[in-house]
Amino acid sequence: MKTSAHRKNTLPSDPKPARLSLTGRQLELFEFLKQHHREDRIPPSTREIQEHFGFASQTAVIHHLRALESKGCIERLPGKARAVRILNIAAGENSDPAARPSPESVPLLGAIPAGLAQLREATVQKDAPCVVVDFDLLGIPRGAHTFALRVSGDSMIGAHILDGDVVIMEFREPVPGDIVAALIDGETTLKRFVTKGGHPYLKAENPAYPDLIPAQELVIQGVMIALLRGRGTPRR
Amino acid sequence: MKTSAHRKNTLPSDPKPARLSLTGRQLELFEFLKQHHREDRIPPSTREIQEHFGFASQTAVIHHLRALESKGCIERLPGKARAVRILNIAAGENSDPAARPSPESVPLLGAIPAGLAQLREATVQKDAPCVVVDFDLLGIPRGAHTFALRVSGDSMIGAHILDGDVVIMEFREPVPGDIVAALIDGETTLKRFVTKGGHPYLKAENPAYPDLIPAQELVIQGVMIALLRGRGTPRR
DNA sequence: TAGAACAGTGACCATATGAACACATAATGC
DNA sequence: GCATTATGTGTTCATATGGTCACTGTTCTA
Repeated sequence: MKTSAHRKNTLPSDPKPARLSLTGRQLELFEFLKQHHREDRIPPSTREIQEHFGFASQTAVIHHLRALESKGCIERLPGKARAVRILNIAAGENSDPAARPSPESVPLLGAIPAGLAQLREATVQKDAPCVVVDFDLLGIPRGAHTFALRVSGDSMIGAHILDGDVVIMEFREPVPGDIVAALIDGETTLKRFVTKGGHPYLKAENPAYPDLIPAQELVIQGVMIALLRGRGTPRR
Repeated sequence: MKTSAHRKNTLPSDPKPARLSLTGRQLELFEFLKQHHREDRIPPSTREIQEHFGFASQTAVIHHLRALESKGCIERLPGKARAVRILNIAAGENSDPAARPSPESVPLLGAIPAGLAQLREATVQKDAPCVVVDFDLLGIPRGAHTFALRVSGDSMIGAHILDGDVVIMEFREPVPGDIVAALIDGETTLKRFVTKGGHPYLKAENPAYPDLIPAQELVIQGVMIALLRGRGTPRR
């Protein structure tokens, strides 16, 4: 079967979609699926989803389902009827899309202590749970590639980042002053990225913790762009 | 179409089956269906059920499904794929809290400086712009009545609440230690609620600002339960 | 012992359903 | 302004799937 240049997002193992977070339409579709699940209903077929959203074409649904699958929100069984299974239950519960300013879904990769825990971009997995974040409210650019981390420890309290907070990170290179997730000795740590004499190092924002001057090249996994704080630290 | 004497259980409105309790085979099938449901799997098709039980014929499954339906254990949609829905689910069978819906939309009422800006519960309007917040992630109870405020000023920096942050408030009475939005002299201010000698007052968490001891009864508009921090302060 | 109920088999058919492919327009970001 | 991504439409097709019908064997009960 000839593969045209337009052929995209057909399988999860395909190249990653251009953006990791869900678009508005994808989120609507995902919420529709979750509502079915919540109400213990049979998973909808592609034509039932088409009817719900008023699409003239059933293929639009296939396109969106593939996108959701490639972003790790759902799991599908190819060629099987109604074979959509929700993987991420955390995101997008509000049934009224009109009430929402542009929310986006970002994958939550688990909590990391400021100073501990394994993290690699490669570990962004299909079944990672997501949190919903209002990109417009927090000034996050729509195309940003983001992930979430939960802070453990108080090494960054001087930067008003508390134990239990969730930080939203963007995959990009830092500029001095940024709060970054960095990989040191096989572990991820959250610190402020600073330079001295042209050499970068990681500054704790708590006098009780030492600065980290890497022996090897510093690997920056992401730059903090937002923070969420609630009460308690519910685990997913 | 000739209806044989053997014809039974074809529709729920047919005469009731000879026995109301499930036979052994029916019970096995019902447990199979329930296990799929418990494990959040896609409902099985008649042929998948056939394969599981090793039937040579797919019609055996149809027969059993009709029996289960006539005995009130399941609900089916005629002619639809995988359209089996469990009716008898013991309370709490799906005990995974992650299956609960999570983000809610809360009205954003505009930014208030810590110490300035007008706010009344009566002004909470249906068309007020909203932000989307992941309630589960932030540990916010589902029934909470909430609103959002944007902080302006640094009077609460000692509590790690920064200028430009968005705080999520809940309409309820405070306990000492809570961060509250209070109405003083016709204006709303964000402060910590403390008491001394049984008398409440509002404590700034920045030595540069005075504590506020109300001359009249203190009006508490809400208690802070979460915080969102992004970069910049985009306005809606 | 005979009839009813239960539990299947096998052949066949209609349609629900997922998916490929070509194409078009709008939105986004550099 | 252009390339890329997003979001579709429309046509077509293969197969997954539910269901009918005729039939058979076993078990249970009056």
